[in-house]
Amino acid sequence: MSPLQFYKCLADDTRLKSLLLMVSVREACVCDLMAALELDQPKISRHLAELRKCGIVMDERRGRWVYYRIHPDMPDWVMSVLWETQKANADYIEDSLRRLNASAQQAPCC
Amino acid sequence: MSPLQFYKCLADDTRLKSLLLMVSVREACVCDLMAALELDQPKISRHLAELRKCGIVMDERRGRWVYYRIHPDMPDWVMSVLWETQKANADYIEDSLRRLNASAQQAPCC
DNA sequence: TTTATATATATGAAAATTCATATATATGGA
DNA sequence: TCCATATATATGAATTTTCATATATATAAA
Repeated sequence: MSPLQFYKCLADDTRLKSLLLMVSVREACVCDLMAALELDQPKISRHLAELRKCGIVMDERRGRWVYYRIHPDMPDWVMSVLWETQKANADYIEDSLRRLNASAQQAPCC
Repeated sequence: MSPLQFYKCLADDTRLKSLLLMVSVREACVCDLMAALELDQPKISRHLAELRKCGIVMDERRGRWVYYRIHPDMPDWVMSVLWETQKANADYIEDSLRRLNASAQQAPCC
């Protein structure tokens, strides 16, 4: 994971918020992220695919839903950067996080 | 300093290397950065101007040279991210840093 | 001490490139 | 077949690069 590739991934609102949300809640499925970020499905999916190709996130299908989380193999400095960013910028994802939690509560998923 | 704006600044090879070099050596003038990164003058100048507009760096003219450094008013999380990145990715700027030091040693400047 | 020239840096404008979005379509599991 | 997700393609928008030129300081000759 080169620092340049990593920061290119963070340099987009959708990807950055998705990552910080995953840092906050550990994992999220595509439909919850759609609700959280109020974006259409292909847009979310495309950005998650990019993060996946870079190795920053991993996905796991459970039934018809696909869950994404920060890839556990990320080096310490990457985890540290994500964590620091999330801690210091709670307001940046505040609204999204609220919607994410609301969406995730609804059984069975979306 | 919004996290998105910050990471957009880091998402370019020239800007990221320039910033990590400043973290490493505290300050550098434009001509030393040209030598370090082996890039032409307008290119360096443009990217430094962008960093300056965002408030990440400050400049100081001394005679005919203009020195750039990380702006001291940056919040802790920004400093922390820059520092962690530089510590964990020494190889990414290794060659540039060598050329920067070589250039900076030449009196009076370039 | 003016005038000319050199050096360092900045910026305007056009071209080139990269990136994001929208729309349509495909896939894979229940 | 329906639902959730993924991907392909075209298009528009933003970013980067390049070239030319401008500005600001320094130096040195007249």
